[in-house]
Amino acid sequence: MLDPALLRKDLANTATRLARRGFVLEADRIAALEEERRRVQTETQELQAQRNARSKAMGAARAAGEDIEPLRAGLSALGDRLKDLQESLSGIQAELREISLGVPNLTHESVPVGTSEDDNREERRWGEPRRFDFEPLDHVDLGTRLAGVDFELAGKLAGSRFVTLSGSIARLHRALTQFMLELHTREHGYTEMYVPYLVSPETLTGTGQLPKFREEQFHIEKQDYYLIPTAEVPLTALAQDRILEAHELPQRYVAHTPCFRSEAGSYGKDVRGMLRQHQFDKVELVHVVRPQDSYRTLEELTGHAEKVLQLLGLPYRVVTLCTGDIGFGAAKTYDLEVWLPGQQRYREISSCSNCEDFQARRLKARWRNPELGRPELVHTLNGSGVAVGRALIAVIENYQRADGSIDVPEVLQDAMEREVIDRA
RNA sequence: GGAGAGGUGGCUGAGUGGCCGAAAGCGGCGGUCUUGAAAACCGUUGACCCGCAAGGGUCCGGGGGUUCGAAUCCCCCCCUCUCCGCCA
Repeated sequence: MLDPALLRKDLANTATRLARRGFVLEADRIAALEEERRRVQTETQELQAQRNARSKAMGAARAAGEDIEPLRAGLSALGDRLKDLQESLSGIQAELREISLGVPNLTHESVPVGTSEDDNREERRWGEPRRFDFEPLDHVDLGTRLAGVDFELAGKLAGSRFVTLSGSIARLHRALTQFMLELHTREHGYTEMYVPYLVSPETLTGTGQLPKFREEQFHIEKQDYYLIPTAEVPLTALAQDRILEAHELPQRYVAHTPCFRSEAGSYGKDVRGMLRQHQFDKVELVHVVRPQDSYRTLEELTGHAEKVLQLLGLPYRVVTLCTGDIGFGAAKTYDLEVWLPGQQRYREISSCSNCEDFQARRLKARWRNPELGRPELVHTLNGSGVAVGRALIAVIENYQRADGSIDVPEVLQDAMEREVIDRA
């Protein structure tokens, strides 16, 4: 959520900035509601002050044994009027809130302006895409040959966009997860968390998935829970309704969780393989920091995700998402795109975002700034460190050999207890 | 699932209709004392909203009701704890 003051005092400018990311702000509607809100709120508060004063006087009069009936009649009428006003006020406020919850974050000035992923800005590349002296296969063919990846089997259980992994491939998936968790906790200073995979609608609203992206969530009807689309949701919400002391910041969390996405609206996109699934695992990194630290932290966080790919020896590039491609709550996002020989292109494997105070405002996540002498919103950041399923794909495709077997990246060989996977 | 107890400020915990945004203690902050520290003593210490400000308003788990007036009375919901049953 944006600072409400922006919609009150700097509406036109805010609308212009939002237009850059392709969002049309209902400025007229907001201006009208604000004006009415101010009028009704002022009157409400005046009447409340009157009621408080006169009720108090009435208490005193009664104690003094005076006749209070005339006073009572006047106050009763005032109470009725007040009730109407309060109803009207809360209606206006609810509508303003509803609008505000649907407004995306403002982007940082360093974010390139654009309309699609074609306008994203490449920042750097790491590693050379491998040259094959044979025709490389994609992970579907490789996995099927090894009998370790099965979409049909999963289809029988749950339908499309699910997969089963077995034997060495399942183990490779686990080894990747373990490797990432160890790296981030040992080398990068994160605190490992185990968190709920089901969360309340309030939590999902706090991190920005609701109300706008309800269609993309899996919802448990019976109890009004949502399956988390990413561990960003529970990890960031750890700061919900808190006022953290200065010495408690920064907080950095890592968690390995499954992620659930309905992928509504992506029909026909990435239907082959396990690039886009209803369920996938991810190791997620979340920072809660002082506002002045958030952009430095974004670079650090991105570096932590990059380290995973570097140690795995996977070529990748870093792009800054443009205003047309960036996510709802982010002010700035770096995507890490790993090279996939099966597709001969770079594909997203991590997304690292600074949400500034956008989520913090929704979550009421604050800290005690000693310089301000009052609570101030924190900044929150999140990044995949990295998507496990996609890392699995990248390893399989990049480390394939002519005979269809897979070399095990060095950093995983101990965990895998082998150097080559030649069958599941 | 059954029975009971309870949700008040950073924490513990008083408060059963107006004098309560709320006692007291702890913790925090400032000071006195001290070579320094501790102890002791004194003072101070919630969040949010509107407003340039002065000031006003809201908040005692959430929602609704009674009343001139609700932390306090009534109703619904949520959560926590204890015991029993079941169970990974």
